[in-house]
Amino acid sequence: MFDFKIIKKDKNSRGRIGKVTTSHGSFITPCFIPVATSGTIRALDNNDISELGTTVILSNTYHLHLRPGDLLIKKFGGLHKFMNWDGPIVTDSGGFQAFSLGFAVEHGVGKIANNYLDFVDKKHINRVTEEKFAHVDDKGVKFRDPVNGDKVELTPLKSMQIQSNLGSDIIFAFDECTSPLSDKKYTSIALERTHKWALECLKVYDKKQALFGIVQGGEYKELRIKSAKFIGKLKFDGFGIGGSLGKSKDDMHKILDWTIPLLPSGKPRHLLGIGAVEDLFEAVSRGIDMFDCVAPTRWARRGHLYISPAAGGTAENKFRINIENKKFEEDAGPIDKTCDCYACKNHTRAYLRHLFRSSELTYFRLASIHNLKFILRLMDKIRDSIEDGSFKKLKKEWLG
RNA sequence: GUGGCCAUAGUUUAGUGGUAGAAUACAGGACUGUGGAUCCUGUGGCCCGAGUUCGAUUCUCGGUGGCUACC
Repeated sequence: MFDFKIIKKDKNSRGRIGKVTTSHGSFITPCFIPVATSGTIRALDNNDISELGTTVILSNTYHLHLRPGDLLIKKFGGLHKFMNWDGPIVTDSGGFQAFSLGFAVEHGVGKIANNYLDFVDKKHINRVTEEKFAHVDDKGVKFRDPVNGDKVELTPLKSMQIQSNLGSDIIFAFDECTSPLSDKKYTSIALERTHKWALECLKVYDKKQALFGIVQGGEYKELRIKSAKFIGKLKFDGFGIGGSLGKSKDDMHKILDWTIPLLPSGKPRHLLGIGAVEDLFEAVSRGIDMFDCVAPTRWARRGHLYISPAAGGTAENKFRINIENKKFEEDAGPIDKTCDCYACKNHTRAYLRHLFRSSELTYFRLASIHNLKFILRLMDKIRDSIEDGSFKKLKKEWLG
């Protein structure tokens, strides 16, 4: 089963509060969905996850298909039982890996080209790579397992089958994610392919699951509008906005402004792979209901820990500190004095810096707990502020 | 005690008769549908003394320190 109800709309923006209900429970939107690629939020166990107040998680079709195999997971009664998580699960389709393991690896670029450009131009754009990790054609994507070199092929049908075997509550259509460096011509070809695949997915998906379509089109207005109109009129349960989000945050905001008004207002919208603090505010105000992002957990592992404005966080320093910095060597305070997470209640910045520099496993858990709690608490605040009409004020407090 | 080998960045090491690269460590930075991966920038060095030479980190001798072999 699947249901989405809008509970309240913000007066000053397209932001809204909603409730998503699945057969494994419900969650309130806008919400942040922690990424549990291989059936676990890295470094955390289910106990940690529950204590953080996580309501829904996202796992990955491509990775689980490779290891341990979706058929094995099916034998265990699906991913919920395999990992012993009883709440809602979203799975990505594997389409993104055509980009993240293909073009992105070859050219060293991310979803938003941004600061990469100088670096890309000089070092990577002309680099000849003999080993392609992913190759796309009209049928699907051929991958090379980066670990053991095995060839793997994903198609719309296969992605739907794998996600059915996993038994997730919300699944995504198989799509092709293009690069910020792709030109309009190629992005257009990829777009047609994504649209064709969307129709195939709708035909063959497991109707016990909720299927979300994905809007593509890169940074090109004409293509984004075309895609939003096409995907938006299909019988999907919700919609993802994916792909290259341009060369700057401004580009990303424009893309949201072009596409969201063209999607059915009564269905949830998921902004794929985005989750920096300022992005959450900007996207919610433009009508996004769901986010998933590796940023909180990956950045935690890299030493970047979130701090609020009260602790010195700003858009300029990305609301974070780098715990590796020498200036925290003797810092006896918590990561963020306003945070009530386990790490902040029990440990100092100096201790966490020590654990990080010593590559201690405990660091990864404490840091991941902090960053996830921080983001989940921020989403709580955002929802509360829409509820009581103070979202605009909250956004100004944080972004200035 | 005697012989042999060696001495270059905090550490492990390339290399050169015209004052030197790397790895790692250190100081920072990047990272948005997960590799604890990766990438970028910066700081930092020729054991001491004498000799040969226009010029020595390099060649010679001595000192000091280390490794090793033999009695």
